[in-house]
Amino acid sequence: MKDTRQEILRLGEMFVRSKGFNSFSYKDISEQLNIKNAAIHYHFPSKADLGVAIIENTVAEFDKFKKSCQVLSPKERIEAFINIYDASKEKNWVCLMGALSPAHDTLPVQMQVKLQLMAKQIIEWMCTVLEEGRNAKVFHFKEGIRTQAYLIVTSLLSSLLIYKVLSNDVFESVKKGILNSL
Amino acid sequence: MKDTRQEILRLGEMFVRSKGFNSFSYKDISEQLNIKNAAIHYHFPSKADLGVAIIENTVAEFDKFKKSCQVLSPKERIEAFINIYDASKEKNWVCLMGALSPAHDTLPVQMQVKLQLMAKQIIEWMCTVLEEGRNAKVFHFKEGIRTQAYLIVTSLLSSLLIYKVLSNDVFESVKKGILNSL
DNA sequence: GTCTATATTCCGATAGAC
DNA sequence: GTCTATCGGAATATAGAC
Repeated sequence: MKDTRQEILRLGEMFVRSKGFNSFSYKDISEQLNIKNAAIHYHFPSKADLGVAIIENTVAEFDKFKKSCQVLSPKERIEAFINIYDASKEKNWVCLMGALSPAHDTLPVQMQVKLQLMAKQIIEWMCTVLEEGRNAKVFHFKEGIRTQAYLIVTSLLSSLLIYKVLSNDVFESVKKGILNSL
Repeated sequence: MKDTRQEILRLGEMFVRSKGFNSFSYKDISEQLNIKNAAIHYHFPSKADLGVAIIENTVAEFDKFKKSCQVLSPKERIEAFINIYDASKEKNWVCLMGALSPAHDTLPVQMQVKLQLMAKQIIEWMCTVLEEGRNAKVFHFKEGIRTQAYLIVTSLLSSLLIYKVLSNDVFESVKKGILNSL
C-alpha cells in the first residue's frame, strides 16, 4: 500500500458522504483496504480524529479550488462552484456539510468546530464573488449579498439531498434557477 | 401513561430530527418514558416500523396543514409553510427530510419509499400554491413553477441544517429572500 | 402492556507480538 | 505498520413471566 493514511481518508470521506458519520465503522474502511480494524486506529486513534481529518481535507481541497478560480470571472467562478456539486451528484454523494450537519449534536466537539470554520469559509468566498460580480455590473440580483450567498449555498446543498430521495432533475432545476437569479 | 404509542412516536420524531435515525436507540426513548427497552418493541417490533410510522405521522400532519390552509391566500400559504420551518428552528430541529435524506442509503426500504412519497407531496403542494399565485397575478417570479418550488423547499431545508452549525441569521435571511423572489 | 433476562451482533478502542 | 486477540459497552431483538 502506497499511502494507507490517504486511502483511509478517501474511503472515510466516501462513507461519510454516502452513509453519514454515525453509520459507518472502521471495519467498513479496513475491509475495502484488505487490512484489519486495528490498522486504522494506528493512523487515526479515535473516530473523532478521522472525522476532523476528513473536514480538514475538504477545507484544503476548497482552498485549492479557490486558488484555481482566481483567474476566472465571477460568473465562471459561480459555475465552477456549482460544478463541484454536480460532480457529487454524479457519484450520488451529498456534500460534507449536508452529511454532517443533521447529526451535528452527536458529533465530537472538535468536529463541530471544524465544521463551523468550513461553513464560514465557503460563505465568505461566495460573498466576495457575488460582491465582485455586482460591482462589475455582471450580476444584478436584488437581495443583499449575504442573503444571495445563503440562497445559493442552501439550495445547492439540499438539491443533493433531495436527489438522493427522488433521483430526478432537482439539481439541474436548481442550477438553472441560481444562474438566472444573478 | 395515557397513550404510550403516541409518546414513543413523539420522542422518536424528536430524536430523529435532532440526532438522526442511526444515532438514537430504543433505550433513548424508553428512558424518557420510564419504561424498559422491550416495551418499545411491543409497540414497534423493529426500528424500521418506528421509522415508517414517524414518516407517516409527518405526512398526516402535513395533510392537516394543507386543509387548514385552504382558506388562505397563496402568499399567506407560503408564509404558513415557512412558519413550519421557523418552529423547527426554534427547537433547533431539522425537518424530517433533512434528517433522513443524507443517510438515505442506510434506511430500510419501506422508509425510503415513504420518504419519497412525502417529498413528492410537499413539492406538489408548493407547485399548486405557486401556480395559483401566479395566475392571480400576486406572484411574479421569473422561473418555471417547478424550479421555483425547488428553490423554496431546498433553501428552507438547508437553512435549518446551516443554523445547527452556525446558529446565526441564515433562516431569517433565507426567509426574506424567498418572500422577495415571489 | 410491561417486565426480567438473555441472545446476538457490532463497534470503538487497546495491548502486545511480529 | 500491521497483525491477533480481546475488553467493555451498546444496540436490536426475542422469549417468557406477570
